[in-house]
Amino acid sequence: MSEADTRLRILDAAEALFVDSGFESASLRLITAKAGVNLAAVNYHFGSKDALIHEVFRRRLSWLNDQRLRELDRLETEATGKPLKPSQILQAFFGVALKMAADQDNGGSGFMRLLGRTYTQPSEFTRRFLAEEYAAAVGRFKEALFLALPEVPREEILWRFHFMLGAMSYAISGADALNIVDKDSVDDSNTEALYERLMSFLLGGLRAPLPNLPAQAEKVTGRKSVRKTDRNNLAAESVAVQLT
Amino acid sequence: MSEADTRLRILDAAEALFVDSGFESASLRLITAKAGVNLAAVNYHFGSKDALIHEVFRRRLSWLNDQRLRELDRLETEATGKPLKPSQILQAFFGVALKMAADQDNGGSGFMRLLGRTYTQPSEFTRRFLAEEYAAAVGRFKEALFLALPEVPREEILWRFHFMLGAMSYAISGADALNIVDKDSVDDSNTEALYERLMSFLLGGLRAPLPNLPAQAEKVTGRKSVRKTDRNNLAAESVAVQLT
DNA sequence: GATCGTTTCAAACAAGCGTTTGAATATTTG
DNA sequence: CAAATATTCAAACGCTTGTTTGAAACGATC
Repeated sequence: MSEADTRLRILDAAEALFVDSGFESASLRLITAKAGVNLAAVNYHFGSKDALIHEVFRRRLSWLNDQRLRELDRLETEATGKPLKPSQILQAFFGVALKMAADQDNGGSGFMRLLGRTYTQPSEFTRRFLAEEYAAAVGRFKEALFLALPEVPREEILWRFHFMLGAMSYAISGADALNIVDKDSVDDSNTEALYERLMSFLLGGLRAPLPNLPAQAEKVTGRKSVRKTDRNNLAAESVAVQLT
Repeated sequence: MSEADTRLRILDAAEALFVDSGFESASLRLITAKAGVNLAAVNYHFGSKDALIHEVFRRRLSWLNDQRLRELDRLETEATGKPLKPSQILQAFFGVALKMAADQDNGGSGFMRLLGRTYTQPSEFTRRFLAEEYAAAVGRFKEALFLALPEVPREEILWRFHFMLGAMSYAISGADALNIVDKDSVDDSNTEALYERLMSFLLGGLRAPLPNLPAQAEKVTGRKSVRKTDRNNLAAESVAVQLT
């Protein structure tokens, strides 16, 4: 068995077991048994279990974020200088992710579920390298959203981005978590429909009227402030108008 | 030390450690050390570690869902037969949760973060009793939403409910997961502002125009079907009108 | 104040964990 | 083909895990 072969078998087995048992329950003995390789192979090829976890994420995340940025590039080139529509930006970021989740050959929904759940995990170790791996792509998308929504406070955009990540995470978790809401009357096998459903929801959330924030929550975001009494309604109006 | 005292100290210590280390990293030795009790006390008072985990959730979840249902009762009494506004339903379900997350004395944000992350965890054991603990409350809220949005397909409502749970989960995770989006330019300490932000987002998502589903995704949901060509736009319009 | 059931405690248990070792194979290189 | 390097393998390492044990300390009841 060639080196590349062993590495791949370990990565695939580890990913699959992480998805349906978690990092800690998936022992190296289980992983290597499923991969059909020797127990010591993990430490030989990856150095440690933590390094293996890291690599499981790296190989998929680099591909995912490459695709996202490629799509964003394409859209921005097409737009020839004009700011993108928010729906286009969401499509590039979340659409690509859902496409990956639907693609069995590229890790399938398993990896995306694993990813969504790892965001909120307490381990400093995993959050650290997720942040690193995401930094570049997220930065580009943040800028695109700022440009597309100049009237919306940047902090508000960041929060809504965060909320959208949560909605996507649960969307991809699918039936697993969904059976809390309803076991039977929901069909989570149709990924095309899921994409449309999630996209409508996300756009609705992103374009929602701005919240009535208590005065204390006002924060300098770099742009000129607006008279307080008018601010919310004005902003809400402008958001509703310029989107789609 | 009385029995009640030991039980409480263990529950509090376990909850705190589960929040910032996860179930598996929080060993019984760490938990009992933090609680200042003997290692064997956990198995004496709870029977096993799994039973302790279960009880950590039960005591807070029963309180949380009681509050939710109490609020829903109050609103329905006030409405005297008329269906509630979706915003009221969301306020009862998510508002109460965020209030609990802000209340340091009742477990604080820690427990809610733990709860949100446990939804998507792979362990059959945790998802099982979460579903049981939630079944009653979620059932009532589902019915309320069906009544409030008679024009929206029930399956769509269930999905959006699911998406909203994800957004709330990430909202409560707060800075922990948020630093993936942005470390500094966001203030997650103001829970009042967070409530307003999340509520706007959720309502926007819930009232979003219905998605254009591929024909195959059509599913019998018990209500009379509408002519396909008109369905989406019609429903979207009616949703936008009747909400707030 | 002795007796009884309850609760604490230190110690040990078997099992599983990630990792290391050194010899035995493959595979590549000269 | 031979030497050198890369990879596999079975076995063991030290450590941590959840759980059990039986004696000690406690608190209520008669």
